[in-house]
Amino acid sequence: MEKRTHHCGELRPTDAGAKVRLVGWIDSVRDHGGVLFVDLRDREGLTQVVVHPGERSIDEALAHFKPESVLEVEGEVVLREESTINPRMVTGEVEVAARRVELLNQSRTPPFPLEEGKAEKVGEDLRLRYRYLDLRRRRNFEALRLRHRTAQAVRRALDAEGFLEVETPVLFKSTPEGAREFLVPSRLNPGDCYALVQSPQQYKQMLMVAGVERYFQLARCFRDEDLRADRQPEFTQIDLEMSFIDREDLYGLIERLMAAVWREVEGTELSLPFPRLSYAEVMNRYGSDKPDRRFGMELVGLDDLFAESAFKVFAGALASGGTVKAVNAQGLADLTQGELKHLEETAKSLGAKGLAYIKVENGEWRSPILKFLSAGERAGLEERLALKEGDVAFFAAGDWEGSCTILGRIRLEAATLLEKRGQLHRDPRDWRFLWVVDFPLMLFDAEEGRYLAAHHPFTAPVEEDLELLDREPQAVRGQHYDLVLNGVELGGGSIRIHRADLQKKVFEEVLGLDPQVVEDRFGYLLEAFSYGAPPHGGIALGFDRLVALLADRASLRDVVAFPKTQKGQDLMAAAPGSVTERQLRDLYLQAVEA
RNA sequence: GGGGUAGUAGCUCAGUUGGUUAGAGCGCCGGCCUGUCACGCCGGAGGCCGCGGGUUCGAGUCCCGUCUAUCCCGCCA
Repeated sequence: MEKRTHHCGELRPTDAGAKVRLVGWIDSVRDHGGVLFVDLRDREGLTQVVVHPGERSIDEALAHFKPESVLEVEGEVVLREESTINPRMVTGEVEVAARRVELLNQSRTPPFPLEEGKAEKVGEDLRLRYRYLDLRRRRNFEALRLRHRTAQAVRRALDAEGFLEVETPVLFKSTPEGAREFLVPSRLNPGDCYALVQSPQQYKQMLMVAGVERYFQLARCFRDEDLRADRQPEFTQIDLEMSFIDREDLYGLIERLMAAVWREVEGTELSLPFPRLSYAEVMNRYGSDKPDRRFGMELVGLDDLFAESAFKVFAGALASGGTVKAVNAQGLADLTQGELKHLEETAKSLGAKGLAYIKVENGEWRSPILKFLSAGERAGLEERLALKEGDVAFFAAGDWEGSCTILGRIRLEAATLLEKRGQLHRDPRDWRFLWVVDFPLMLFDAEEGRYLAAHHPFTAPVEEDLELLDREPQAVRGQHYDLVLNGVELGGGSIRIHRADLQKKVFEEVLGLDPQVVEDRFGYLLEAFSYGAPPHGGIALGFDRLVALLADRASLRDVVAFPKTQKGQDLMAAAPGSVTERQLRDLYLQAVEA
């Protein structure tokens, strides 16, 4: 094989007459009996190779070459005749007249078509099994390239801000609370296990104690939880930590980082700073802690309107300390029975007893709950929800968080239905960044009967709430922040606790962890804090999610080179797989019945 | 652990009320074709109807179970 002179997306009319050598894959063969065409493809593009009847040895060979075979072509660049120019190809004004071709490797017939438009419809399991073929497709390769460019932009921007890229161990130890972990048995320490890091949280705090001051890493993280379209068992975070900062410093840094990435990768200027909303406000207005603010349809609070209501479902919810809210899906009164049923089931799956609604059709209100509403209540609803012809409003009544969440989901489902009707559009290139702040530090877990850290136990309380820590832990706000973009939680972080006494108090007194467990799991961390830990804080952003948004792809699998299925399998390599008895014995493990 | 959707030719799909020989397009194989770029034309091969059980004279079709993929709930400090 000789070296190529050009790649397949490169030749232009100004190259006419040049002797060139191309290498690539056969994208398609069009054999006309006399003249024969081959589209040769490499990662940069497509070039048409033409073989004229005079070159009999070549066309006889080529006619039998199969698509996806690897080919080397030598020939001359010629201008195409006016009528044969292909305006849809960037190389469409020229072609390479072959003088010599060499088959570098014959391909079997691919198990699925690789052409755009056909490949998308092929079952994903088949495409994952032959991932190396699916990645040959332009669209998928470009996702990998976009990921690379994003990573480079992140590195450049953070380097310019004075950050050091430091690699931290993947083999860590098991930590109480948090995600389920992948365990790795230790051969040298019989019976003991490593755990793969859920995130480098503790290591990066140690780097702050070590005086690194500004650390970042494109960190691989592992969580043995059930998968979703936006969750892979191994994933990548833009993980960073800074010393001597407050929340404002962090917000500014991340805003500059996002602006740099968008400038380089998207070619757009983001408007800074990003808006900030409290957790309470986004829940009240959008029913989600990661709201999509590309459209309105905000939730409306109705507590005062129904406090004295004769409608027991609403009045009862309020009497027991809950809330009544509604959302007006403007223009959706024409929803079908099936769509309505689907919405009801969505609400029920989130804990609702049902889904009350009011439709406005032909100037009339239609609703199963109409008969329970007083004239005053109807007037109040009409005004607050701005109900007009063609609208449908949905209601939720019950505990505050649950009701907000239910309507938040209804809001998103309604948006999808309106989008189908062409009445609403969520532009994937309409970038609505948002900081969500003022999260509660603790949440009470009714099942376990104790408080759990809302984010993680290293989050520092807001200074002025410190005194509430003993009396009213649920009222303490954490110095935690989430970065949200178009309904996707890009990541979160916090200012950390850096004093050993406060950290110990949170572990033992507030979270109620056993002192021995605290010593075993976090002893080294508390010890480190006693040697002059600087005030510090940081954030971790989901790199895969970031790339998926930039690439406008629905699933993380589309922006990961070799993704895992919902059962955590790599269908191409067939991982995980069984191991031998001998391997288990070396690790002091024994298989038990499943 | 739970709910939804899908599984018929290599791929994408159709398959009526349960009815005897399961179809189409693309791909594949063979032939023809000197300007195509989704080339075209002619011919051909190709099926464990996901798997297991049941109902029935008869099952791709109905019932039960199961497997796989996917979306969601739980879970994801």
